[in-house]
Amino acid sequence: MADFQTLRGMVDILPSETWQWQSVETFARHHFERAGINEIRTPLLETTELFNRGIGGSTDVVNKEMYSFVDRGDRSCTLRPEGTASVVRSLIQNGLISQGPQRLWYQGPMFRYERPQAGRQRQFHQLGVEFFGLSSIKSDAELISIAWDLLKQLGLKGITLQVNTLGTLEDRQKYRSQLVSWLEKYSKNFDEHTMNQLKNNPLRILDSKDKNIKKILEGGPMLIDYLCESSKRRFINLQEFLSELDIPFTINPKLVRGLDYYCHTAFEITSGELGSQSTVCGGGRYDGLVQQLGGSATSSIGWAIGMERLLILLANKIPNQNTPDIYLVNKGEKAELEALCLARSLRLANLKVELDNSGSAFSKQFKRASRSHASWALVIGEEEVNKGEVVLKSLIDKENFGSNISINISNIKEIVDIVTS
RNA sequence: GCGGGCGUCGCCAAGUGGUUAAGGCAGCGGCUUGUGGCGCCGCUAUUCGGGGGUUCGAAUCCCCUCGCUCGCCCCA
Repeated sequence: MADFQTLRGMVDILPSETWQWQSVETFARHHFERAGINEIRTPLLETTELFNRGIGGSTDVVNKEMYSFVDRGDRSCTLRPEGTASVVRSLIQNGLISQGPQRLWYQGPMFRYERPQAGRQRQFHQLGVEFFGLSSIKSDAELISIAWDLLKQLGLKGITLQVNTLGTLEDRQKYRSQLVSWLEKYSKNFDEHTMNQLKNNPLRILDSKDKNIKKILEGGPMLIDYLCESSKRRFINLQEFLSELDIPFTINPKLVRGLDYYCHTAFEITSGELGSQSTVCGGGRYDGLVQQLGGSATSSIGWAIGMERLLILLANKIPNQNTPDIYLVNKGEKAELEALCLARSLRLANLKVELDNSGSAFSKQFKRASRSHASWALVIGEEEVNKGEVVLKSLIDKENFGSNISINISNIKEIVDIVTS
């Protein structure tokens, strides 16, 4: 048993998995570049009040999931539980809001003090996109298409886009009172949790997994019937645009966001392969947030992808390209020194070279060369040093184990030519 | 925060109260003082997540604790 281990819910990303992360990150970066979306990096630590106000005091995230502490200057600090609040804070602080529309992406660790389970950790990673200053519903469609195409092009199968509208704040207030009076008729059978939701955040009850509540809701009022004309129009347009983009979607009238500043578009991309945490990407419009955090009223939409969930879905679908071109087999005092220099020269010539520093028997080194999945073994021992050459041997050509190519030791170019041809 | 399952070597895993804790994979060494994916031989857990207790005796029983996992809540 090791003396130390990671804190609960904190996970090491090991060398055998980092290449998958890098592969997704690189792909995403290019994807965003093509869409004119620029990266923003904000601190992991912010004042607690930012999240209290930005996420909302009635949410679980704020009430029981934040990693908060008081620093040496008596400030209450919190490790960010999500990315949006920090991005908005930065936009306001740096005066970017007044510089016209902003298309931004971010990536990095988030922290929530929750009980870990499949697809959920206390430190997890999100990849997110936010658009500011774009009020047209076309932007909602564009934003969704960027998420959808990213996931599809990464090779995800079996994902579903669900969309809904929350209308305006006024739409929702009208609906909310109707929903509450409908639910109150049945509330004598509600448990404590549902009662609290009814009081604080009744729309959340819509996506309850409880069978009885689902049944009660079947006959209940629907938000879509309480939308004003322009809200309805927006939602219909969104559907038209998505169809025009050939992005399949289903309407899920029970898809809600619990926070007050959300409005109009809400969407999720889900997969059946994630256990009970089925959402791999979630987002929507939150036109009220910038103002709520002290900026001027600004249209805002965004989404976030859970990297761990994405990687679960991607498992084994990304080929590992991090195999060496050359495995450098070497033995003998002079030869080992030559090998060290040779490895460096070949690396400077852009080849991936794995240098065997074990000094063990050639048979052992060849065994390792084989397992490294290198295409070539480059051999240098006493004989070669004396002749001033090295021996290049294909590890892929299994039939001709013995076929060796001798090359002058200083002829790096010939080695590179053979290996890259 | 609530409920279920689990925790023996880097990984998989046998063992369910009694002398030295199987086996497989990986690793290392050798057969082969210099040529790979096979084979054979050898080495690799004073110790069973941690602590305490019961017992003549515990990996095996009890308590506590840490962690993992599945579900609820919630969310990416």
